[in-house]
Amino acid sequence: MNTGQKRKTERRQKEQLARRRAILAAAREVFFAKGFMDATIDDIADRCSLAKGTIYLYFRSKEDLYTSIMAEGMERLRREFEVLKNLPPGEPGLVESAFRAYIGFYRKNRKYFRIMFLSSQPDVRARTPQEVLLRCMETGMECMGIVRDLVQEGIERAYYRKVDSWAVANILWASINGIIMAYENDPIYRDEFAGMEMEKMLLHSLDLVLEGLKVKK
Amino acid sequence: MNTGQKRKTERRQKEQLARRRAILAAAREVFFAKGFMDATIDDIADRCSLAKGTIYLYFRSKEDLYTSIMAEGMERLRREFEVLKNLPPGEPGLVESAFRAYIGFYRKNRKYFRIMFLSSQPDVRARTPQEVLLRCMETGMECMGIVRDLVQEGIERAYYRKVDSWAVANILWASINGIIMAYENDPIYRDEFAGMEMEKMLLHSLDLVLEGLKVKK
DNA sequence: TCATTAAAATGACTACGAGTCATTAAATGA
DNA sequence: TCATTTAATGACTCGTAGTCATTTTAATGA
Repeated sequence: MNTGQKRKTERRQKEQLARRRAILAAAREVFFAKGFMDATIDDIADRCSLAKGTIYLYFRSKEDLYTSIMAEGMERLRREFEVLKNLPPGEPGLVESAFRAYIGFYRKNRKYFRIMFLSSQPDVRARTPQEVLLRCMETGMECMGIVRDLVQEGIERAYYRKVDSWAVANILWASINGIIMAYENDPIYRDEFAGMEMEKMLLHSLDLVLEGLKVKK
Repeated sequence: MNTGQKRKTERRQKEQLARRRAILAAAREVFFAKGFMDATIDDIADRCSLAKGTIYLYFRSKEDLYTSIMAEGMERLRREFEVLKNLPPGEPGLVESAFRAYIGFYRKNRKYFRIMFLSSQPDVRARTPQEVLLRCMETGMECMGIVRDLVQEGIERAYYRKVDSWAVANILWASINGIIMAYENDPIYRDEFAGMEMEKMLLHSLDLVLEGLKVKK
């Protein structure tokens, strides 16, 4: 009768998972409030009422924690992108929908973006366990796949030119990130520098890409 | 006769400037080799045979040093962009020239890009003197101005649609950075992920933008 | 109920690096 | 030569990431 034993083990695992989540929640709050460099492990430990050593039973390094928050962000994005899979058939603005979904995600999850940009820096990656990085990459790839499918559909319906849909998905992704990064860098002076606010710039960019995709009349 | 005095003072200033440059050279080597987080001020001090304290007579923080290297990179970029001001009149591929100039700059100055991306992170910026950040921004603005002028010229010659040339310059810049950032993040797996190497992706992006800019036939 | 053992949590401790500042050395000038 | 200003030094402080011997808690079973 190891059923009893097994059940105990399961409970343990659940407790561990709950602990892990509590730590992540604390880390999220601290990193959101202070950024990576100014946050300390003690801050995070205090926030979830654990000792510093305990944190290291659940995560390998400060970077592991940080990148795990990024992974969380990617997961949220994927969930947000799920709706794109079930667009009403015949829907015309395929790429536009994806673009706007990403903007919408940004609006609701601003704080994750700083983390995404910093945690993809080689310095941070070098101290992050492979598995976490892999998880992020895979989630990102799924999101990108959804966008690629939309582009492909647009091509098949002859809305768009015959372009490399995977490349276009990557370019869309990179362009938006590039713009967001530029604005996030210096939110105070950037409007003045660029002469318009971010959303408007993003929509300009959308317009440019759509024009580039459209079949010529 | 304070001519003597003055000359002495001038010599002093020159020596200080030389010292400053020596420190910057050492910092560049160390940061290029180790990245921001793994580099230490002692590394840099050793490299230019000075004591740690001396570094702090010339720079306010590790971040000041780091961002000063970024400023150096921006300066190089601007010099690279100067040629764009004197394109042969009647030259058709205006935006293409700018795009390729930026790619060329990237090829020759890969190492500066990591620094640019990290030193524009809020964490780093917060510890960098305003003046250095301002210098970077101004240099960037000059570069962007050159691109805007090219776009504007293209519009006036009716190569391109009537778009907001400043916005397009910003979008071009952001898109290329976004792509480079994506690849720099994980140069090993990225080719596999994206299915093509960076240069090809950049050229795809150029194609897309040019199509988006062209006047419809 | 209590002893035994295994697992989890703890926080004092180590190692290390950024930044400081009292001290020393060099340059200048009378 | 000596006085004074300026530059350079490196031992020091302080803060934090990560460790590990010790303690606490929980599970097991007699």
